Amino acid sequence: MTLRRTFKREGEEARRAALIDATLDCIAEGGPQAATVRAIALKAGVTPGLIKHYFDTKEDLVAAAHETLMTRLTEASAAALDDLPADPIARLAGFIANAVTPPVVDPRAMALWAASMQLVPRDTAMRDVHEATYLAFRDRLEGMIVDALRTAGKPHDKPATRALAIAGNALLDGLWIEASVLPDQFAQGEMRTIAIRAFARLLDLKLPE
Amino acid sequence: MTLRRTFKREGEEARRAALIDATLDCIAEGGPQAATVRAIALKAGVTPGLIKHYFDTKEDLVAAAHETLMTRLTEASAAALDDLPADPIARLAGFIANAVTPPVVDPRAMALWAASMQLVPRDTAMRDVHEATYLAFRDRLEGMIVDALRTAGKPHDKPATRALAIAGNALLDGLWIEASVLPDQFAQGEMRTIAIRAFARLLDLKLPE
DNA sequence: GCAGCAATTATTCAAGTGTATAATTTCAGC
DNA sequence: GCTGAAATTATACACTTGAATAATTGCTGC
Repeated sequence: MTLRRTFKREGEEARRAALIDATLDCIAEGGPQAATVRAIALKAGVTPGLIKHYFDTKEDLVAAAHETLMTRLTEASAAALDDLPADPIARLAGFIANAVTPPVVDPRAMALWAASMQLVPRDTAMRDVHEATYLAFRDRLEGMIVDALRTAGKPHDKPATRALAIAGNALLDGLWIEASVLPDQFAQGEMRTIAIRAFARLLDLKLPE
Repeated sequence: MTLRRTFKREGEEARRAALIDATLDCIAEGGPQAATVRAIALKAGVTPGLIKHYFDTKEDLVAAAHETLMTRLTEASAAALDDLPADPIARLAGFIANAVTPPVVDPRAMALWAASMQLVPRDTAMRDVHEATYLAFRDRLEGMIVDALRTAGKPHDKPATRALAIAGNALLDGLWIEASVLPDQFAQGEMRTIAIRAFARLLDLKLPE
C-alpha cells in the first residue's frame, strides 16, 4: 500500500538531454558546488538514482554538460552568421555587434563560462575543448578580417592578420565579459558602438555602425 | 598518556593571513569545492577548529580571502607603475606590456579570478568588489591614455577617451586570459608585441615596442 | 491481455562536510 | 616559578554528498 511516484518512460536521448540541461541550470544558478546529484535530479523531474543509470558517474555527467555547453555556444555563433549580410565589411560589423549584445551577452552564459574556465588549468580534457573552441572562433574571425581587408583593398599578409585576429578576439571576449557581468555600467547600445569603432581603428577600416 | 600535537602561538594577524593564504591556495589548486575547512587547516599547518576561532563561519573566511586577492591584484598593478618611465607614451607602453606578460600573466591568478567571476552574478558583495576593482583599473588606464594623447598633440575629449579606455581594458583582459590559460599558443614575447601594436592602432599613436 | 525486460523509484551506506563544544597547552604578567 | 586567560587541539555531531543495490513500474512484442 506504499504509494510510489508515478513516472513516464522517456527515450534515452531525451533523458540524457534533460539531465544535461538540469546540470547546466544548477551550475549557472549556484556554481559547480550546487550541482549535486539530488539538485540535478529534482530539476530534471527525476530521482537521483536515474543519473547512475545514464551516466556511470557524476563526473561523466558534468563533462557531458560542458561539452554540450561549448557545442551550443559554437552553434549559436555559427547560426547568427547565416543572418548576416554577404558584403564582407558589413558582415564583419554585424558579427562584432552580435558578439557584444544580447542574447550573446548573458549573465547565465557568463557564469557557465567562468565555471568551465576554472577547470581548464587542471583538467586536460577541458583544456582541449577550450583550445579547440578558442581557435575555431578566432580562425573564423580571422577569415572575416581577411575578407574585409581584401574588399577594402588593404594589405592582409598572414602574420599581420593573425595578430589582428588575436587582438580582436581578446577585445570581443573582454567586452562580452564586462557587458555580461556589469550591465548597468554601460548605456543601451554603447557596447556595440565601442566595439565597432575599436575594430575600425584596429583594422584601419570604415565599419558601418 | 595521549600525545597531543605541540603548537606555537602566533599573533592573530599572522594566523588570519595564513588561513587566507591557505584558502587561496586551495581554491587555485582545486577550485572552490576543494577549499574545505580540513584542507585549508592542513595547508595552514593548523587544526580545523582554529578556523572557527578566527572566522565565525567558513563563508566569512572565503569572503576575506577574495577581498585579499582583489586587493593584492590592485596593489601589484600599482606597484608596477612606480617602475615605469615618466614619459607618458613610454609609460603607457610599459603598462600594456606589463599586463600581458608574466608575472601578471599567471595560470594560478587566472584560476582564482575565474572562481571569483563565478560568484559575482549572484553575490552582491562580490559584485561590488568586482565593480570597484574594474573601474579603478579602467580609470587608471584612461588617465594614462589621456596623458599619452595629450603628449602626442592628439585630441582627447571625454567621451572618446572613455570608449578607448573601455575597449583597451577589454583588450588587455582578453589577452591576459588567453595568455594565462593557453600559454603554448603564443610565442615568446608575442603577446607583448600584439598588445602594443593593437593599442597603437586603437589610439592612432606610435608606441615604443 | 500478458510476459518479460528495461526504465525508474526507493532505500541504504560509507565518506566527507561545516560547526559546536570540551579538553589541553602555551605564554604573558606577576 | 605560578597562575590564569587565551590560543590551539581533539572529539563529537548532524547533515549532505555520491554511489550501490533492491524493489517496482511502465511499456513493447506477441
